[in-house]
Amino acid sequence: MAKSPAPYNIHDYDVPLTTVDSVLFTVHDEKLKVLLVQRGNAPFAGKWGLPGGFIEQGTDTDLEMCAIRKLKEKTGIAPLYIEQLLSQGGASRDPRGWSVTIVFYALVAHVNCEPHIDSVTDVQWREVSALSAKELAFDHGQIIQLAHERLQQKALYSIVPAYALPNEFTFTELQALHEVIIGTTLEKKSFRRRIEKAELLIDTGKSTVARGRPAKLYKVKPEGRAYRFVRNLES
Amino acid sequence: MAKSPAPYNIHDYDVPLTTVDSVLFTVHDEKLKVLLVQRGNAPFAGKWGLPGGFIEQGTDTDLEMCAIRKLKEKTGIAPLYIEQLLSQGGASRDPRGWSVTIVFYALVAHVNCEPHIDSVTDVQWREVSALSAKELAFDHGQIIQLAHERLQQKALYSIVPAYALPNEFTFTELQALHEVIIGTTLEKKSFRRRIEKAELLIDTGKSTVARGRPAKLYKVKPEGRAYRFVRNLES
DNA sequence: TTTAAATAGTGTCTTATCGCCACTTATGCG
DNA sequence: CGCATAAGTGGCGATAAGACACTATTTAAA
Repeated sequence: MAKSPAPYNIHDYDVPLTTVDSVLFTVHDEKLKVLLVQRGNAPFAGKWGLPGGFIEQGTDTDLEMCAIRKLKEKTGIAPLYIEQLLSQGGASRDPRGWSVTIVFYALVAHVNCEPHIDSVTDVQWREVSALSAKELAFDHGQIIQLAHERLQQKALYSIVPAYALPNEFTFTELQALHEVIIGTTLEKKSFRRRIEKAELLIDTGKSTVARGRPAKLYKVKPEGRAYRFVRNLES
Repeated sequence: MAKSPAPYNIHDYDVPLTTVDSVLFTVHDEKLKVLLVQRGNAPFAGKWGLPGGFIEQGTDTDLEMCAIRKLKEKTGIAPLYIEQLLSQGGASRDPRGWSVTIVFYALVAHVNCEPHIDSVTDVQWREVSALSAKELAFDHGQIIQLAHERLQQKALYSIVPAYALPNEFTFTELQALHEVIIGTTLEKKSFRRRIEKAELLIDTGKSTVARGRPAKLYKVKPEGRAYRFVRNLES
């Protein structure tokens, strides 16, 4: 603990190297994908890792702002949903020494950031199920798995995954997304029933135009962000 | 990002002041209590705050180990249950500058650490419902509230609160504990039924001796730590 | 020794919501 | 026009929680 009062000097303390990283999910081609960045510098130069980095003390007012700023730099937009996942810290996860990373996970509609990402070569959407921990920097493989598990839970008791869809979407699209996240199929009726009963969506009045019966287009109500069903789907 | 390769020097980076704190809960006299420590040094000298402090890079192998070490120093024992809550960080939460705290929440049986805590004056169990944010250091009031909300959720879909009881306990004691945490009463039959069906407890064969019908004494199975009911109690 | 009070634990009906799956509805396209 | 396709509904059975009265087992007082 600090024995000396002012002047305070942070370099008197043996603080760890602290960074902020994010697991940004989206869905494309019916596959769950995560945003990875190819590292240009040591450690792990050349390997792929989560978007993130050091806090800019003059710019970032808090941890979430820092995570959003990093994601904006890589995708061109702020994610529609972001939530803290966990922090990982230890003596051996970074060859430079004791390090801590505060990890967020976030959701974004693929169409909203496609152009920005297509224009660079060191940022890529990668399919979650095809990742191997070996090609990733630090413990980012493990972190992505933890984020996926958290998102799977969310898909069973909330409609948070809706924030990985465009602003307007159909029930079927939302259900397909939940199914991609959890890796199994869901009952159409059960899925619709609970969302309708909780009144979490706004009917935009519009419909899709395609082969087959047109589907109504919905938007998420603000309450949808925090709503939690008392009962999980599946079991 | 690091531009220079070796030799790496952490002081080249503008890292925040990073600490680890814990919200340690217990139950005593049918009230939910949290462990607070009176601060001896600036900032917030004299105010009460969460047990925690700086990482000891030579001693602590990871964040959880660090949190457990701090709690051991204050209570004399390692908590029976510990889990990461969240990290708080920002430019203005600590007058010394940009700071981050990684917060854990933990459970302990009151009887197991009573003697150690009674012997010192700067560590106290404080009733959660009687705390005001003003008497607490940093943003610790808000953190305690978040930890309480998380524990309330746990009480509705798990038996994690059991780790705030002595090794052996009765159904009624466990239910009373859940009720104290969530602040309402629960249905006796529903509470017992689900725990029995999931087979989360071990019957020790022993019983209490007191006024009224003796109650069977149980222990938590290891599975109880991670088990999650598909449906929440109440609603 | 009986009886009341206290606490533990059960029986069982009602209610809510999910799984299941067949059915109807609405559109495009050949 | 009718078939293929996809959206959306009806309705039954199963599971688990809520409600609450009931039984069971002990201590302590009368």
